[in-house]
Amino acid sequence: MSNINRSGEPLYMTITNDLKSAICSGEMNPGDMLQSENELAARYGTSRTTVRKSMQLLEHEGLIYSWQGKGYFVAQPVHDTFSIHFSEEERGFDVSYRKVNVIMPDEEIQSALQIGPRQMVIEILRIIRRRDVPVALDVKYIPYDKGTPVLEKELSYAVFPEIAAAKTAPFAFHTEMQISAGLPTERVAGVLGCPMDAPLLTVYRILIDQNDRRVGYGIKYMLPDYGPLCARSGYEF
Amino acid sequence: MSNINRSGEPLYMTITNDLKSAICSGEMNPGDMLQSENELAARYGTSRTTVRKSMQLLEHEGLIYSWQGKGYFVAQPVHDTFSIHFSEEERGFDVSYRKVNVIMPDEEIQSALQIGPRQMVIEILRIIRRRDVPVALDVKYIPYDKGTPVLEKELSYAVFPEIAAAKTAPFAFHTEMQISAGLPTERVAGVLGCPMDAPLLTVYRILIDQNDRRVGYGIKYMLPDYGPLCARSGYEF
DNA sequence: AAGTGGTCTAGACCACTGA
DNA sequence: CAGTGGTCTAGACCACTTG
Repeated sequence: MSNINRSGEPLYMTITNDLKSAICSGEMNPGDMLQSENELAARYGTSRTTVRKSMQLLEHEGLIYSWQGKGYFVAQPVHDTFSIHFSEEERGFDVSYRKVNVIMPDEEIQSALQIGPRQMVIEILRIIRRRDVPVALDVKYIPYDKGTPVLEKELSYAVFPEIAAAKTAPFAFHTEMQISAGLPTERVAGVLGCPMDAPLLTVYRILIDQNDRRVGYGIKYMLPDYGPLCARSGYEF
Repeated sequence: MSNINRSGEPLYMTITNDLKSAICSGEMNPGDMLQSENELAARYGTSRTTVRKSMQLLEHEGLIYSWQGKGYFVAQPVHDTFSIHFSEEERGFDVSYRKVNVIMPDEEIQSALQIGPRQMVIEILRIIRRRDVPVALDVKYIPYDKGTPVLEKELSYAVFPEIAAAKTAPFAFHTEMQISAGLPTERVAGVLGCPMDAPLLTVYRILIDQNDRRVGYGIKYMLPDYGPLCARSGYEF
């Protein structure tokens, strides 16, 4: 017996899509109970295992949930969780490194990186331009360990995930982000060449490793010309 | 034979966690090939099916990927996709409805909802306060169909997902969001009682149904006192 | 007790890869 | 060709829910 049916997809995919259609079309609504695994297996002339594969997929997508001893139910949709892409790549922009300094951290940086005032920090400034006009400023701070020299690698990898990768396992990190609106400091206004009352979209990021150590802190100041951040929620069809 | 081992978890979970540890600890790195399903089945004294269940989990989490005919490989971590919660609930704030109007849409609203100038629109204003001080303003626009009367339901459900739910299937929608920084209009400054040069974090949202129809448009203006938006990326442990 | 989902087995055949 | 992952079967026993 072939595993691929006439529609060119495996049977478990057919079952998945049939159920997905029923849910997305409104034929079934949140809280409704689905057919049992045995009923579906009989309906599609297949084994329980194959039906379960479909159910696992739907459950992982958040369309249904299971309740042992009772059955599967249509889930409540989540419409308040958004995905946002915040790439370092800056496609369509020109990026230049302004400076790389070793500095004493101010209080904001000490607090973000959870370090003392005497722990030195590497500061990396990037200016993002469109048609030679600065539209954003990106500043990153990395604790500077005296023992380990500042590697070229680290500076060329002035992108947090890759700095991280150079030091330890790349899956052992997560990033926390805060987005707010603010006014530029004098220094930022100077670099960006904008007035002091220009509203800036500002993104703060802290890179945290598996042991809850702060290994990087970044701030990105964006002028309106940089464009908005885009996000979306919901389900794919 | 019991399905739960001494550690109180099913075998497939043990396998999953063992592999996850190897990846997150840096013992294995992106691009490395994992043991084959048959090798793992032998190593854990179990069947290929159980091993596959573990692999599916890890693949779904984005830690590994499979290549038919070759094997499983540790994936490149994604550190530029963030999850952001943007709830309507406004926990910790006081919310009051200021007005509900039926209006003629201006050009911005026409463009967002993809409607003509003569299609009427319902406008709903919410003011969000902390300790009696306005910290955010939320405006929503919904196309007003002459045929269907404005239901009380719709006004009390002045939350997009639920308006949607009242009309059709709740899984048939997605939301697109833009986040930017800007200055208030006179009207917004008036309602929020803020100066004209206060930087506002502004979130625009469009609710889109399965047929690509725009069914709602919302704008939320947030003063610095409202607090930042928070997001995170990375893997759970 | 009957029905549900959760875990697991020991096979089968297929499509794909690389030597 | 042998080895890999992809699909699928026809069972088994378990834990849980409901009547």
